[in-house]
Amino acid sequence: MKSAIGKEEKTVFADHLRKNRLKRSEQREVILDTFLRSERHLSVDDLLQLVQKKRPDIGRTTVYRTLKLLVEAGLASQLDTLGQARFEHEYNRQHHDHFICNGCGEIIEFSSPQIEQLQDDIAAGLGFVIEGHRHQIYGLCRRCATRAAPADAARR
Amino acid sequence: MKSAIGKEEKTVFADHLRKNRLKRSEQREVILDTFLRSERHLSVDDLLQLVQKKRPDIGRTTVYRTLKLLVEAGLASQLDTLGQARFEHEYNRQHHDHFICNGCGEIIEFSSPQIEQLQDDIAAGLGFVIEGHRHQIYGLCRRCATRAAPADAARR
DNA sequence: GTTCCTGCAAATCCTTTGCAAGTTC
DNA sequence: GAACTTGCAAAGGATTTGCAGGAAC
Repeated sequence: MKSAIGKEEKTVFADHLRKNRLKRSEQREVILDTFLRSERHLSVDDLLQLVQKKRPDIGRTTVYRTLKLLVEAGLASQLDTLGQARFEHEYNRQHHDHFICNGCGEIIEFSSPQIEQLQDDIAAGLGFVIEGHRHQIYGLCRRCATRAAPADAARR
Repeated sequence: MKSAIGKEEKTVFADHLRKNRLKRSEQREVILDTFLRSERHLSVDDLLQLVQKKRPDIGRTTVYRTLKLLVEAGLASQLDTLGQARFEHEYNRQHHDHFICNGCGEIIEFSSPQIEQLQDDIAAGLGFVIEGHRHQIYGLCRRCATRAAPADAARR
């Protein structure tokens, strides 16, 4: 069970290292494994904490550097929310955007081909060549919205 | 001419100060005037530089603090791009989002009621109460795209 | 053995805050 | 004169970098 997680991703990572003449290390393996097992959207500190449960001697710097490698390898993608970066799984995932709850911090994914299409159309009209985008919708998730006073939810 | 710019906005600002028992100051007036005269989307440093052309003794801290006031007064809105904040006119402007050129840094506004509608629909389906959003599309503006090698523009 | 990694501490960048001196009401 | 502002310097938080020692190839 333990080592069966993310077999394919681990191969991708090994390939990435080989291609760039980089070296494997105990630390990188622990970090990748932890990343793959986790729920999504971890901050660097979230990941650091999880990693340190297994290997308390792994430092924050190494987590930063390894995450950069994961992004380069196409295994992770970086999500710039307010304040700090978060990372989610990228391998074999389709594009999506995010709702972010101001109450509890929960991040909900969504995707809308129609919105993407509209974006593309507008870009085409401007002669703008899209390289990427960031579409984040902030507010209150269902739970936090119902918890808040109804009056609060109504004003905006 | 000089003092005729942004008369209405200046009234709004004065009202905001009064309402909150704050005081007017030479600095605040210069900063507001400079902000109103400028093209949009200035970073704090952009604005600081412009301000210091008139009053070299005005400090960065005051620009930060005054911008915060302008946002509270509904005169400016903050745009969090990668790295640093930018500010644009907000008074009497309708909602819009941004294309941001990775080549020259130009920021192009766009708005799409259809995209907004789709967002609202998706949010409603999730029971998510929208408080705000950030929708930024990165890439190359027409000029930068044509300047870049055609091969570059074609891939991706 | 050479090249790459690691972790610490220090540096960086943007932004905020504490405080003493100066302004506004 | 009480309350608010200002600018400096220092603090803050997130991220990056220099470097000496350690590991991988």
